[in-house]
Amino acid sequence: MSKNTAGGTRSGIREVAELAGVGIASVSRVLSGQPGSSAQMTERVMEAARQLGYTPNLLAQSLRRRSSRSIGFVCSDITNPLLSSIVSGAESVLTKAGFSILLTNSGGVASVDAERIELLQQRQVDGLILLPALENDPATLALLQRSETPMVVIDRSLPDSIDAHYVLSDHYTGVSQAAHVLLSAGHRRLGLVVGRDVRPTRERIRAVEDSYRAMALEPELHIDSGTLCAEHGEQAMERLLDMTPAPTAVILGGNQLLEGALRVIRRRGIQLGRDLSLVCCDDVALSRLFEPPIATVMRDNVRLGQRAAQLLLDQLQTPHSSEAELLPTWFELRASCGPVPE
Amino acid sequence: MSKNTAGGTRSGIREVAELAGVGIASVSRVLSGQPGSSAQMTERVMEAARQLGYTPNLLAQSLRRRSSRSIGFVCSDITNPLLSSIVSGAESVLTKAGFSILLTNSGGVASVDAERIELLQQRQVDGLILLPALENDPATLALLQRSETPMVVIDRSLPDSIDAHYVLSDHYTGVSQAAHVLLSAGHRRLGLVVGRDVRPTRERIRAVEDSYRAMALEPELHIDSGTLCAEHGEQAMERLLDMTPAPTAVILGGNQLLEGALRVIRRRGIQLGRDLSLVCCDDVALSRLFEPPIATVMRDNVRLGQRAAQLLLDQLQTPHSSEAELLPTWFELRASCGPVPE
DNA sequence: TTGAAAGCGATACCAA
DNA sequence: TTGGTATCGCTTTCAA
Repeated sequence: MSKNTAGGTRSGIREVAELAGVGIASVSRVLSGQPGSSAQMTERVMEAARQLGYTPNLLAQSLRRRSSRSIGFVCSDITNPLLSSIVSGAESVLTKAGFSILLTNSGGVASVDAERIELLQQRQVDGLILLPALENDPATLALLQRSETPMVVIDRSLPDSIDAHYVLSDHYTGVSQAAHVLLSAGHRRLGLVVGRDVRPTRERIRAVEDSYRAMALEPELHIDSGTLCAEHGEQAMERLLDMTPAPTAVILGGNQLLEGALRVIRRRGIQLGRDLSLVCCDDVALSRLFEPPIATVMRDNVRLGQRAAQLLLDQLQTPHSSEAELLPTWFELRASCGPVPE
Repeated sequence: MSKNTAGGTRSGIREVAELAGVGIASVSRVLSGQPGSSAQMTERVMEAARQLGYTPNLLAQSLRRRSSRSIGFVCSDITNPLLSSIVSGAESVLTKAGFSILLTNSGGVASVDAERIELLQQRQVDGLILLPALENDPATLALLQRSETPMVVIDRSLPDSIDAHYVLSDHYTGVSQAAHVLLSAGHRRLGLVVGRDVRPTRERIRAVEDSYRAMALEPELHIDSGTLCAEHGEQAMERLLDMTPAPTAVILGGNQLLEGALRVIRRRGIQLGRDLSLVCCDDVALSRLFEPPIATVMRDNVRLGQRAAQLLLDQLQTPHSSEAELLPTWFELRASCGPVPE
């Protein structure tokens, strides 16, 4: 309806210059806050810009400056509260620094990761924050290798040939604490449900295995790997509980597994903390209010995103060689863990 | 490390033209898939582009085409699973159509909404999907009024003077169903916890009040309004339970309230479904596995985002005047609702 | 201090 | 069918 009433076509820098009766370059200088303009010039330009309701075209600005002040964020599924917290942390830091976020979901499909990264690069993002589905997808690796876009990779470890910075969670410590508590309580047969072969998965497995060794015990560990969704949690839990003898304690290596696992537990009338001990990695809403509360390997997801963003900003300002930052995880013991049954 | 080894500076369309020994315009034509190029020309250009590893600069393309094929998404907090589902739904539709998403969190601060919208417009987004914190923030309304960017507003209703499309949830129906169940079970004193004065809040209040009327009952409704976070849920629940007489059933008008409300319920040793009936609007992970399961007013959040994106795409293709789409909500009765105590 | 002019990397008109 | 050229809106020398 109200199409071209007031300003008509969105006014550009030329109109401002004309109205102010000055050169186009001066307008640019004043409006982008560069020094070297008389007070009078500043005044005139500001006034003209205000009158016209002028706002700069950042596309043109970016093209000319060769910097878009935007960064691309590639993750598998923003619906996962873990990821949305990370995005949120990154967004706050980046926005504060004047950057915008281009968000993309890959759906956990490695080939889509590569497509999205390429698209973002075509959009000339100044940097990338990546949480790739896999660590060894050929297409993605090839792309990243010849890429010159600064990037920070979260919770993955890519080949040295790729020039990336890393923000990693110290999954090893948190899971070690959990395993130690379980083994100390007398549990010997443990179940561990994990995702694909990426760093967190490997660290969690290593943590549990080392925990057996640290107590001079022979590992009786059953690893069930899949894709870290509720369905996998459900199926894995059924497989584990159907074993004879079945594990007396299970560690879920991912928040999304919990819902599925709890469905099985509910269905079978299992009482957590008595019939079975359960630990979940990464917090889930309400898991602390559950009866019994679910013991959890915690970490600060928002911080993870903030640090990733900050590392990227640092890298943009003063490029330096690859480095990795390790962020803590810790085990919160809750009543879903108990003694060995019988 | 591996800086300018292979291609050196990212090659542009000129290099491709030169290598192929053709004009720059022809390259553009071939690469953007326009008709009117001989098979031979197509061949030569494609080959040259491949050899150089050429990828187009979408910034330049957007500037010239006056269309960035990107859309801005403004919401309060991506950390809220409701919002992340909406974003996810929108992202999938938009990505499929070749659009990118610029995501921004306003933190629920109305003045920030306006700033973010302006920034996105400067970035020349082709459209906006908005979930503003308030419906009457002067700065935001003024901005939207003079804006010519097509937009879809989710779950808010803005003044007619603003040319927007809407995707709305039919909160009225779901909450009516819930209220009807509670009143039919004999509950008379109801508590309703709501957020700020926006459409969903008004619809929920109206639904409960109408439900009393429909059964020819005198409303004994206690409304506690705040900001839809866990803390508000906690405080509101304490206020409601401290009343004499206290409500025998409470409806929480937002998912984030549940955690806080449950903390109070746990702390006071209240047994849901027996001492108190509880309904939550919008699903929360695990709430169905809770003991007792939490009765919930459901809706399809992903669909909400998908429809918003689709409406925006429709509008971009063939502009038409403001319209609104209403998406269903429905009540799922679960054991957190029971008879009136005593 | 100011402004004219040359790009940034693409598209699109128009003449050949 | 092809290619030269003006242009998108801005930044940035460079000379005045």
